Amino acid sequence: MVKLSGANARCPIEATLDVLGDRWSALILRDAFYGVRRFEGFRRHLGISRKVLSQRLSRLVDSGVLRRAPIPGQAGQHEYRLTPKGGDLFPVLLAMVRWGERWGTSAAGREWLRLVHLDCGQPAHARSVCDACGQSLRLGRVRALPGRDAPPEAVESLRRATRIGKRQKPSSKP
Amino acid sequence: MVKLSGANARCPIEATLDVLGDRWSALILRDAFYGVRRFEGFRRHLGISRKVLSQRLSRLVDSGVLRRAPIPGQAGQHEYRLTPKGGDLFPVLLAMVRWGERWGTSAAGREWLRLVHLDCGQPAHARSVCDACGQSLRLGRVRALPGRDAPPEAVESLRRATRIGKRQKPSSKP
DNA sequence: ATCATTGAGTTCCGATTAGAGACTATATAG
DNA sequence: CTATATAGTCTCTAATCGGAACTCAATGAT
Repeated sequence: MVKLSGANARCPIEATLDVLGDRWSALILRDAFYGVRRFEGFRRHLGISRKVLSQRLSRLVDSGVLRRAPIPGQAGQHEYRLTPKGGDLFPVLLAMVRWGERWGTSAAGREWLRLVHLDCGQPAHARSVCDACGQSLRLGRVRALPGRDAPPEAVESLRRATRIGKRQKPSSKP
Repeated sequence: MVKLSGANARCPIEATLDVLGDRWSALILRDAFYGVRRFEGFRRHLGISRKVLSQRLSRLVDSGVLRRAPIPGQAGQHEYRLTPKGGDLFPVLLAMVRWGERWGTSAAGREWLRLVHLDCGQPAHARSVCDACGQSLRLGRVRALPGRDAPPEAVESLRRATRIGKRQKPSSKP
C-alpha cells in the first residue's frame, strides 16, 4: 500500500507489515487460519467487496503467504491456502488474540474464540518467551539496539527522533 | 478506520486490529517501543505527514494505548507514552520482528535490529508457547473453535464460509 | 525588544484508494 | 435450456492520503 521509507526499508516489523499491515489482509489471513479457502468464503465471511478481495488475495499470493491452487474436480475453481511462509504468521495472530482477549473493548472477559492446544488439551493462550532462556519476554526487560546490518542513517534517524526537545546549547564559548 | 463487521464484532483479533490494523498506527507503536515519545520525533523518523500523525496519535490516545502528558519544564509541549495497555502489545511486535527476520524480503538473514533480553543477556527471539503446558504453539496443533460467547451468527457465518463449493444435494427424494 | 526557530498542530488542495453495485464468463444441476 | 454458483472485472462516487502552507505559543539569539 505505502512503499517503505528509505531508512527503515529492512526493519523486520515493516517487512511484516507489508503483508499484515493492511486490515483486510490481516483479516483474510485470520480467516485462512480458521480454515476458509475460497474466494466466496472470504467474501461472505468478511463482507469485503469483490474488487478489494481480489486485489488483496493477489497481493498475498504475490508475497508468498498464500498459494492459489485449482480444485481438481471443480474446473475453473480454486482455493487459497497458506504456504509455510504464511503459516509462520500464526504466532503474530496468536499474540493478537491474546491482546484482544485482555484489552479489546467489547472482547474483554468474553470467550469469543476458543483455541485448544491439541498437545495438552488445554485452552491455548499464547505467551512470548525468549528463545534462549525460556523466560517471558516483558517490555522493560528487552533492549532494542541497532543490529549489525542496520544502515547508519536509520540509527541516526532514530537517535534524533528520541532526542527531540532536549535542546542542548549548540555552542558554548569555544 | 473501517468499522467492524457485525458478526465478528467481538473477535479478539479484530479488537487488536482496531489499534494495530493500520500501517501508520503500527509503526507509531513500534517507534514508541523504540523509545520515541514526541510528535516531531515520530514525524521525522516515520516521514509521516503532520495531519495523519496527529489523527493517528489522537486515535491511539483515545483507544488507551498511548497517554499524552505535558512535559514539566517545557510548557505547551507534551509527550506520548505507552500505557500498560499499550505496553502489552509488545508480544505482537516481537512476533512481527521474528517473522520479518525469517521471511521479510530484504530483511531475511540480516540483523537490522538486535533485541537483547536483559534477563539472560542473549539475543531475544520471541517464541509463542502455550500458557498451560509451555510447549511451542504450532499451527497444526491448535484448533480454533467458537468460544462460549461467540454469537451464533458468527459461528454460522464461518461455517458457511468454510463450506463453499462442497455442493451437497439440497434435496434427495423425500 | 525584536527576530528567528522549534514544537505541535490545523487547513486546503490534488491524487489515491475504497466501497457499492452492475456486468461478464464459465460450469454444473435440474 | 435455464437457473444458480463461483470468480472475477468495471465503473462511479465517496472517503482518505500526502504535501505544502498557515497558525500559534514558547524559547533563543542579537
